[in-house]
Amino acid sequence: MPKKRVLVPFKTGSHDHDRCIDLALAEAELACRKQHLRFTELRRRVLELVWSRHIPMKAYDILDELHRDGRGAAPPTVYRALDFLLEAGLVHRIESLNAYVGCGGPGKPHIGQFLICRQCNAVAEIDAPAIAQALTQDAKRLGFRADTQTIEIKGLCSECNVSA
Amino acid sequence: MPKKRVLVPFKTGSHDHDRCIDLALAEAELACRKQHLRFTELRRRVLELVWSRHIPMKAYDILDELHRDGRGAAPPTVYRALDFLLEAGLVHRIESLNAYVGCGGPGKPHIGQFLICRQCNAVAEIDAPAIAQALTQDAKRLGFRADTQTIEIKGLCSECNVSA
DNA sequence: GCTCGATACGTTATATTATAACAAACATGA
DNA sequence: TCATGTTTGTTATAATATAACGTATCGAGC
Repeated sequence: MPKKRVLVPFKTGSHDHDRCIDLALAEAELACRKQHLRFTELRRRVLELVWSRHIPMKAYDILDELHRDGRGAAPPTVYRALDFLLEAGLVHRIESLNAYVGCGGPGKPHIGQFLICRQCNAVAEIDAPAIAQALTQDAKRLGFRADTQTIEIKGLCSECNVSA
Repeated sequence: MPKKRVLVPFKTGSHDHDRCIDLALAEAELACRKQHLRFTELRRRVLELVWSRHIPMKAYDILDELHRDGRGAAPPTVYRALDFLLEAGLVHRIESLNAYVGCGGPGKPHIGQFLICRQCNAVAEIDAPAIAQALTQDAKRLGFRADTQTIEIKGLCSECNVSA
């Protein structure tokens, strides 16, 4: 069984975030090439914005940023780009926040499991396949064939825990 | 360790649903009395509407039903009633659908875990404490103190599985 | 290089979901 | 019964998301 791992750790403190972004964009570039998907300038920019912090970005925040870029954009522009990125496995949607975060393990298919700090909004993505499998198994026992899981945990991250 | 159980089974076929509703309302009455909460006529009616089917109800659907009742109601009326019912542990919110379902085990505190059929929209609530604990534990290992979990699984229920 | 078909993007309008702010009605205990 | 807090009504608006259709662009095949 694959080991449990952290795909995106909490990064509330200082770190070389430019590197995070560059890495994510490079991986996305590669993943799209492999799947023959068009990683257009707009999609690239939206992904960059989603990765701009380690907190979930909302569609209309992204829209504002695009306007700041000087680009004329309306909601569908953003939602279409986000839909593409979701389909391509490059971002995840946080249902309980109506917001989006960069995917920490594009390429490797996985079920996103998220820890969300209700103080600083930071999000960590973990991958605990055992839990996902246990849920699928429980469902199966009831005759339910599971295909997607939404797992979102709210609480306090280690930094906010200390200061609380 | 408490056993895994089904709090609300799929009920897409015929069953005595009036009884489901009556039971839920009676339990709610009791739970509110115990906690010294006011189970007003409006709140009772909204809970009844949430339980009107075994599929998630949307806030604006409830609003429409209230209008059909002849009651003048605006969105805040519904959202306030739903907030009360959520607080009181009488309904759960399904984040991935922006909708509400009746809670199958009011009184006993538990973390709602939901199986949602993407064909017939039926929802089952299960209670798998082992999984909830495993998630809390995993989070703890990262210094994260979990306080709420959102677990929603989409797929096909047994009935829709057969006919698919 | 050119044309064609498919894909992506722009634009306008509108649907859906949710809350702010304040006033009126009502319940409850002193 | 009065004072007080809670609940509900009401109006307005914020926040989130999609429909529908036109234009531009890409890329495959000629």
